[in-house]
Amino acid sequence: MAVNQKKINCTSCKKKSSCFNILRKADHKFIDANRLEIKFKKGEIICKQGAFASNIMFIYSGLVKSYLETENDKHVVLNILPAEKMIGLSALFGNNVFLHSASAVEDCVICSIDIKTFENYCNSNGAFASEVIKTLNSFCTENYDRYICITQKQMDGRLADALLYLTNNIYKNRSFSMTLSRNDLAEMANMSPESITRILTKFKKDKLIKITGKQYEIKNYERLLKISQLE
Amino acid sequence: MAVNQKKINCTSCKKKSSCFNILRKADHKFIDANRLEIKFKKGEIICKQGAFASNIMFIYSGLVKSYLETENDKHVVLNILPAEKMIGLSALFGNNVFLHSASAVEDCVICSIDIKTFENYCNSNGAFASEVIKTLNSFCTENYDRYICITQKQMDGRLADALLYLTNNIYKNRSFSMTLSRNDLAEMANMSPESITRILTKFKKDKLIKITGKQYEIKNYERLLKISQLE
DNA sequence: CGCGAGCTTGACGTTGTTCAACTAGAGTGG
DNA sequence: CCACTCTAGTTGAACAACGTCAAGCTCGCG
Repeated sequence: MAVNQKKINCTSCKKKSSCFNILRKADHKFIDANRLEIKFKKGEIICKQGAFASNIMFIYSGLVKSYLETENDKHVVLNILPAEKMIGLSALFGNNVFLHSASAVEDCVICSIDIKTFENYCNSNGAFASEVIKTLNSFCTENYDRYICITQKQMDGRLADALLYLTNNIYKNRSFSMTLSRNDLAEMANMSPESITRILTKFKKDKLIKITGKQYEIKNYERLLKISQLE
Repeated sequence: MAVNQKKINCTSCKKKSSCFNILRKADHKFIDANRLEIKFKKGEIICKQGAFASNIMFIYSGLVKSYLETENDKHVVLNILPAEKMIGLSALFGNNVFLHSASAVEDCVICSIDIKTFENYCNSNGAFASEVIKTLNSFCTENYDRYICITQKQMDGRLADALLYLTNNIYKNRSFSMTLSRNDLAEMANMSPESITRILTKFKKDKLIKITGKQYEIKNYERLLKISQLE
């Protein structure tokens, strides 16, 4: 699973998270030295809720599902994370335990940074820490949106929401190749996989979307948006 | 509503939030000068979702309901906050807009600190900012718990959860005078007020709790805990 | 003493889950 | 290259969970 040989370089990397942009060249070199580059195959677990959080991770490429594990072994998706997002910030300055799990939805390359190095930068560099706060709060905004979605909307609206989220934030195209399974979608919209099928079928009938195998196309964005707002 | 005359003093205040403990006396004096002390009566709105967030607030005394407002004018309770908790940290370094509303469940005294002063401290003092990160992440843990509660448990479990939360974290006693209405409880457990009544009645019949007017008593903590875990 | 907000209760309809049977497609070994 | 298996997806029927509505009640307050 792990690939020791690094192919990326912090100093020249264009995908840096906002907090890293404010660091100096010397810091980038230091981080580069305290960094691991790991490949994960589709389905593999990247971090495990409850495990000791020894590092903070940055998605260099690929798609990640961040989720909570429940008593009855179900998954509650917190977020689908594309490249350039960070994983594990919520473990900072706690008891250094991951609050959630994350797994690779597509093959991924992950940069893993020692959590103590990260915490040291926060402690010694207020501007760096402020960027971390900013990032945490942007997660918070997304969480609140999902909160409202799940508590207030019913199935049609929740699935419409999920499809729009994927279109706008993940695949960034109204036509895309779906890499999430029915089950992933179900965990995302908080319903059973059977219900996902039923509603997708209805959406197809109503010409809102077109599905050919894994290929999805949003045919009527506006109505989908209305459904997500009203139901 | 506002009381200009300050009765509290930052330097001697024993209720400081963890991030303030690491500041020096000079900083406490500075904050004391950039601080307002405001009284809110039960029911009054302390901060309004979407409004310009010009300050961060600290609950000196009283009980606060932090909640999201939805399109259809319903409230989703994020948290019930007791004294010594902060309100509005999620507005830091964003577009300085409150991500949620908060209202007084009981009469409150609130210390209000200029958000720019607060952000300046974060930027210039990594240790201060790190404490803020720690606080944000402890909110995150609570949010995740509520997330699981609301998505996975059904009504009995959700109400049991709410009652245990109030017992352990708010009133800190198995016997307490309930200051939340049926409606508040309903928003907290994400169900209708009618359902709250029905389940409370069932809990009373089953001798799990005793209710005399506003006075609540947890009679069978262990079983309530089991219900919160299993259902 | 009467009014009104908050609470209680029952009947009913809707939403969404569960279970079971079935289908399609991808991967595997002979 | 074909049969076999295994997983993911689909579909329908039955049922449980929960909200809504309407009517009645209670208690604090003017």
